[in-house]
Amino acid sequence: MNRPLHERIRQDFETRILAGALAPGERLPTEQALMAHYDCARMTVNKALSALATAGLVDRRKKAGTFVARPRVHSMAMDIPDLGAQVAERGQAYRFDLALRREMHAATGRAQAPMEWKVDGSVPLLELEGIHFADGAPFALEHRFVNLTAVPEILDADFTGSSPGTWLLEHVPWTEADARITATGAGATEARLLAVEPGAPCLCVERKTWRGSEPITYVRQLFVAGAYELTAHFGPGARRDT
Amino acid sequence: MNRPLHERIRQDFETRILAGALAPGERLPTEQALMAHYDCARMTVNKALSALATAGLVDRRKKAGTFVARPRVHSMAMDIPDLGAQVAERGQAYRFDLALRREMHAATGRAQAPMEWKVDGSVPLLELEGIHFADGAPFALEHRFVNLTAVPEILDADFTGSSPGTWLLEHVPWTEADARITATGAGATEARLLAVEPGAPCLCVERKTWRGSEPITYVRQLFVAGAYELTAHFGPGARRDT
DNA sequence: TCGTTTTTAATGTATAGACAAAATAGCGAA
DNA sequence: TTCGCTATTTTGTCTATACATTAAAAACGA
Repeated sequence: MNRPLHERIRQDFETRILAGALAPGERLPTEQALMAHYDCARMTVNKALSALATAGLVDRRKKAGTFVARPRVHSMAMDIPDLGAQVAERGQAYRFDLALRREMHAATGRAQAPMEWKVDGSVPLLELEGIHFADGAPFALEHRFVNLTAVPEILDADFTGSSPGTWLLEHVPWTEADARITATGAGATEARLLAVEPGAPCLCVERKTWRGSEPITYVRQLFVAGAYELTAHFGPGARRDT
Repeated sequence: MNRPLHERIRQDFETRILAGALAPGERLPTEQALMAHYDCARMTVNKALSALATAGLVDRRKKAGTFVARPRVHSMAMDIPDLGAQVAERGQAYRFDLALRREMHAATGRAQAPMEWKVDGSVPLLELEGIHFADGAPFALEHRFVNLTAVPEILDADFTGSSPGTWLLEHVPWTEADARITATGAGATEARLLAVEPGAPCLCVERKTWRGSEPITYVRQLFVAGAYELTAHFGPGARRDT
């Protein structure tokens, strides 16, 4: 009972909501009623209910009151860990082989189309292509474009062995990102590089990132089926506080 | 300037942190300093900084102060929307065909193994299998187990036309979930049901959900490559509040 | 010098009150 | 009836203050 009071109030209702004792749409007591019930100040009750509101468990409307929120959007936190670190964690040897490194402009080549990236044609880009190896066996293909206006220092980086993703993760924080996950069959060239049959199923992850409104990088990663999986988790572990 | 003050303070620092003006590990001013700077009460500053703390942007330690948090895990919010709603949104006709409906126990059949689900063998389960159609063409296969102890009402539900996922989303809020996303080739039976070649690449989404510590459901969805994609987004748009 | 105790600076929690804002409810007039 | 105004309820924000808690830093003693 030595936990903070606002925390106790919050948890009281969280428990009841999650257990279904309070149905979605149901109204919960007013702050006045609760401050009488818990014998505390309104600010304390307010803090508890506000926390529930920002957590999305309840909706609060002036004059109307506080209501249990409808089941929220089905969204989960997905981890996209650093490939090198993940391979190393499994006790395998990691290597990245750079296959292509080219400075270019967005207007040049076929960069604009596959990216669907809103960069001006005059923006200087660094195009990188390479293969990720685990214990000597290729397991992923990576094709990346980096905005040199935003990240000029990447020209001095060395990618023989470590991947551009690792470098970017450590040097350029992003504030916004879009990802697209699909399954696809390996093309002829891709199959050869990954040492699989053409048409073999692959997991394709495409990701665009921005810092503010400035595009940073676009990457398309192709994983051999079975060699990689994405995991996502949603739950209390993802939003513990205090 | 008519936005609440605590919100303005919060955003001031959020902006500077995300822009990199405040480096990870860097200490930000004390509440005393900030209440002088913004000419307001300490509670107001406290509210702003506490919000940043629960959002994971800063760490707060007593006596030591408030510090910019180290770059957090590379995790993004992934939307796993309701299939029916999503198909309908694209202007296509949605249909779900139930192919199998069986009450069973966890110990029976091959339920335990594929689920890797920690349910006691005596737990009554409802096994469901069906196909999702868009404009008459099959695009996903679904195999699901539902814990009847947790959700007995599902026995009265009717799944001719609408999917179990939709029903569950509306009737049983979950509090915890794990997901696994892989690419795989279609098996013989699966290929026949989905009207594709055996071995054709498919996106496989497996998901387990709990309410509290009680298992609710396990589902494995197999999507024809190209017919479906998962998208994820991370950015300011994903966590707007107030 | 090293380990222990005390101080102190910072956040954490809570109070009581005030005013603002918004949305519902009710009432009155066209 | 319907439109529009007003009153009221409920949450939103903010203040000023108090005391608790914690951990770093300083003081102290062997």
